[in-house]
Amino acid sequence: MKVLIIEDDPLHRSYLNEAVRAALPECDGVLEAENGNAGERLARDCKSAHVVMDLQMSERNGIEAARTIWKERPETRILFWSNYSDEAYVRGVSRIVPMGAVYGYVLKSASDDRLKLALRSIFIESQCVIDREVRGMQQKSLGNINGFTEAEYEILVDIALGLTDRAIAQRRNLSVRSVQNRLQQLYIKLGVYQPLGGQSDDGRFNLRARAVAVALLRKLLNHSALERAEADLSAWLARQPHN
Amino acid sequence: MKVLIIEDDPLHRSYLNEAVRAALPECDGVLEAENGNAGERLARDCKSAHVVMDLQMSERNGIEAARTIWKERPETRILFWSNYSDEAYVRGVSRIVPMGAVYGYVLKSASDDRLKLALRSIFIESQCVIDREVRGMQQKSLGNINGFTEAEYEILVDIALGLTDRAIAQRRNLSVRSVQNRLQQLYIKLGVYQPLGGQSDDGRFNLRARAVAVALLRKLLNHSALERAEADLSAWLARQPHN
DNA sequence: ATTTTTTCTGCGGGATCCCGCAAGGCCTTG
DNA sequence: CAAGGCCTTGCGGGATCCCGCAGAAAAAAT
Repeated sequence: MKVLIIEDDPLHRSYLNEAVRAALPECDGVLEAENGNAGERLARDCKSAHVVMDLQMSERNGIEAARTIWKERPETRILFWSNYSDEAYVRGVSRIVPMGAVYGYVLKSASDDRLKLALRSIFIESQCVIDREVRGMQQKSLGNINGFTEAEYEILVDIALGLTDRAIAQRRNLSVRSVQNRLQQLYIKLGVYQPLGGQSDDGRFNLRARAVAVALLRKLLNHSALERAEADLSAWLARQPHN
Repeated sequence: MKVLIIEDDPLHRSYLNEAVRAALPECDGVLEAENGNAGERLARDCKSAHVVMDLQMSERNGIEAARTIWKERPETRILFWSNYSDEAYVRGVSRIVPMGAVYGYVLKSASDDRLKLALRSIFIESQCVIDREVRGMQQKSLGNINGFTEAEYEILVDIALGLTDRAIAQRRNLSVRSVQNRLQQLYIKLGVYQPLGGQSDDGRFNLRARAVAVALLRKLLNHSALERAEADLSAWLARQPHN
């Protein structure tokens, strides 16, 4: 059994290395990669390795890397070890985990023991381990109590990328009016909506831009989510007849 | 001489502690704080301490903390030790450093020796030390070759917060038209402008939203910059006659 | 199968945005 | 002082956005 560590911070990398060796004495090899690209390559070479990785790395972000790793070998077990439990990350991860895959998500702020326990649970016992806090986010986002549906999230991303209503309609196969409906919906859920008569904030805000702002502030969106979305977008644009 | 370390990651904190002790044997006390708030408090208590801190902490971000520390004691020497050289951070820092203050900015990716050297330079030799890469950003942003003027940056922040033209005009004491001029300027610099006849991207983008998107992607803006801006904004809103 | 609920769609209009055009400052340069 | 820049401002108009209204279509519930 081998373990592949993908983490760009050298300190954290060596800490992880140590933790893995301590928690998994039956492990007979620890590989290290300092960014997503290198990680993918190593994962390709060394089939059958388990993976523990950071989200948010400079070269190629963790979610991208995980996606390609899982695409090539869906039964790979991955433990995500991240600083943040931003909704953007949690949603990003749960969006790409293959059916029935074993994975984990623990925060860097967790204790030593917790990390080691997670390592054993996932790699030995085949059991998913998700930190309480992260779990919380998942509930909130999937069960839609105060959370966002897929449709709403999608349109949020679209306006965050700067698309017009028309472009969104085209991309999502909707009428322009439907797009606007979803936007209204989104504005309401984000608490940005201006109830007609209510002149509390006399048109100070551009709803579209404001929605993006609060989404960012609430960490519903973050840089890496935007990067992924931008990549998808330009792929779609390329595929589009040049109008 | 005492040194105050403000850093939320325990690993990095202890690494820093060690580095400080090694680089500054004449130092007779190292304090630690794990977020901005605690850091400010300690700095208040222990006058005359030098500070080395991370930007980007959960509780209260580094720039905020540095600002209040410097406000209370402008001659404090601060070494910023950060993962990123985002323009948003660099600009944020250089915006708050007091006249003639001694400070430094080194990346976490720098070598051991570089860090120790920086510690000695700043705290002993009273000399500013700024990493090459960070320097690069400074040049690019201050000298306006491919960089943004204060006015442009300001308006970028304003639209990122979701303000309308009118609100911006009000806030910055300009006419609406001037605001729009600056916006045009911004769109051009961000490479988002649509040259009239050019129907390459047939109105796919909402310029205002798109500008924010590319600013984020280019790390001209980031979460903490937005947070600061949002705080300023709501302060301003409170101060505003309720129209 | 029928009712209920949700979503999609077109229409219309007011507000906002985007921006060319042109006139008036200020500030530098010759 | 005049000439040329740069920034500001008003005007005007076309494009876009925001959204109430109401009927059609689809999905969910009964």
